[in-house]
Amino acid sequence: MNMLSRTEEMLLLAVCRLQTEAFGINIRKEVEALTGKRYSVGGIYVPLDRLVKKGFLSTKTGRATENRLGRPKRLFTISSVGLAALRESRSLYEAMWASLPEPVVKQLTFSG
Amino acid sequence: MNMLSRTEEMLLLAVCRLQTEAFGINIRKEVEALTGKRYSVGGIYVPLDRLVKKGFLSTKTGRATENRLGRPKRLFTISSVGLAALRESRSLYEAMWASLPEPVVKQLTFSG
DNA sequence: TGGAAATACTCTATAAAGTAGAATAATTCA
DNA sequence: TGAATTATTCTACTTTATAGAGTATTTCCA
Repeated sequence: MNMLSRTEEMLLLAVCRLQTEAFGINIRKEVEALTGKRYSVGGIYVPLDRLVKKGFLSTKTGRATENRLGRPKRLFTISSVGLAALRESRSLYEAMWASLPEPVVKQLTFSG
Repeated sequence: MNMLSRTEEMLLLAVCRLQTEAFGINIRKEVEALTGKRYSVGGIYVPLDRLVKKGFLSTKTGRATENRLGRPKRLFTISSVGLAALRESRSLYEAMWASLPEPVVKQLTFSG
């Protein structure tokens, strides 16, 4: 068993969502916009690098037609292994939440 | 922002699910059955105690009408704060997975 | 009554992951 | 060349994850 942590899942999804614009600073911004979770400027690269090391993401320096100031972006893309992990994570999540006892469902559905 | 980790969410849900039978050994078994995740015998208490400390769970020694061998159980119940955290966690999760770009949805829905 | 059997928890050491922020690098343009 | 811009690297510290040995509480029966 090797389930994704929430951080990992969140970052993989952010990379998916950003498509060709998935690089550190953007990912950080996306995560904050979507979930409210903040990373320090450099902090986002620690889990991203870990995902690369585990084979869930690949990365390469973006260059080419970019004509702008500043350091090149390091772009991330999700691998097929990463996609598979996301699928499994999702189904595990469904399992966790499925078939809860009725009184609990009530308490979780309405606020009280 | 202070979102639940996956471990925390998983354990809170296990406690909900087990209702009056939520004690360490059972929780450990439930988590394994449901998600495949294994804890060592004592390992389950580390995150459980943390959840108590954070106010998501409360705990008390079970006794009373139990007529059986062995040490008393330490029963866990979820607090209203814990329930609120679960609700928020769930809605954050939905947000994370919502409105992904169409090509990504395809890749995540079917296996390939 | 004491010890074996059953049941369940506590404690602790180590590895891994999360987090912040200062420092640095790469690029363009005047 | 150096200022402005954009983005990443580095690293130290805190928190969480994880395993496993050891211990505690209870009942039952010789």
